[in-house]
Amino acid sequence: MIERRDVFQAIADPTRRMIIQKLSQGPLNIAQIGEDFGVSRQAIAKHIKILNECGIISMSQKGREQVCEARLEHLDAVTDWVTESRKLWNQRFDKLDNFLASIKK
Amino acid sequence: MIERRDVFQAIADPTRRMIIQKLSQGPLNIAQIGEDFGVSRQAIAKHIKILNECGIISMSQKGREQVCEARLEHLDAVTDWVTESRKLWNQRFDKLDNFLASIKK
DNA sequence: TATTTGTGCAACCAAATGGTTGTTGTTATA
DNA sequence: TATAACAACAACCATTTGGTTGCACAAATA
Repeated sequence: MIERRDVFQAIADPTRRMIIQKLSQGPLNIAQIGEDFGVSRQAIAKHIKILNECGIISMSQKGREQVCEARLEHLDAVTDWVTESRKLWNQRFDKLDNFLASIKK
Repeated sequence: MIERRDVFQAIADPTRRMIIQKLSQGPLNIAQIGEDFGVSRQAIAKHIKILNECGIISMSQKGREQVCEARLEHLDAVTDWVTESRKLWNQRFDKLDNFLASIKK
């Protein structure tokens, strides 16, 4: 089991998805992010670290505050993969069509 | 930590993503799926179980074989979530525009 | 019939995951 | 200046995860 720290793993956790949705409405500091969730600030900070490491959010220091901002361009990797898989999946029907056509002859 | 068994968690693992891609080209049995990966048949079977449980693949018995087929419609949940997040993220600029407009007055 | 093939089940394991609490440190604020 | 707010670091913990091996069993095949 190699350490996986990619976008797919980042959005696998429901809490992290909530964080992403919250941040997609505007930048917040760590304390603000965790306000409505029932987990400790430290737990949130860990999630933030993961999201930051794979580029989904960016951090900036503002006095004593650590402001987090969503960078949702990085979710492209996910939609790209899904699109690619779907493409192959659709071609599979073409293959079947070809096969049926070849039988008909 | 509640047990999460959803599509997001299903595609978080790279091996499972490879299985999905392989199956998107056509149905295969468990032994065939694991052929090129460097993991045991049992490991593959566990991944298959997870993928089946969240509907990404479907199973059918064919003699002694267990045939797996991709059902990529179920990846909609993923693209939907990404689309929804991106939508909010884009509206954030509108908010800023409104704010700047209100200052101008 | 004997053997190979495809699979299921169970036990086990190391590492990762998601979480906690406690301590320390720095920056605002009363 | 004393105190409150924001956050980093470390240690610890239970559970999950991804993987293994060994054994059993039914269905094809030589």
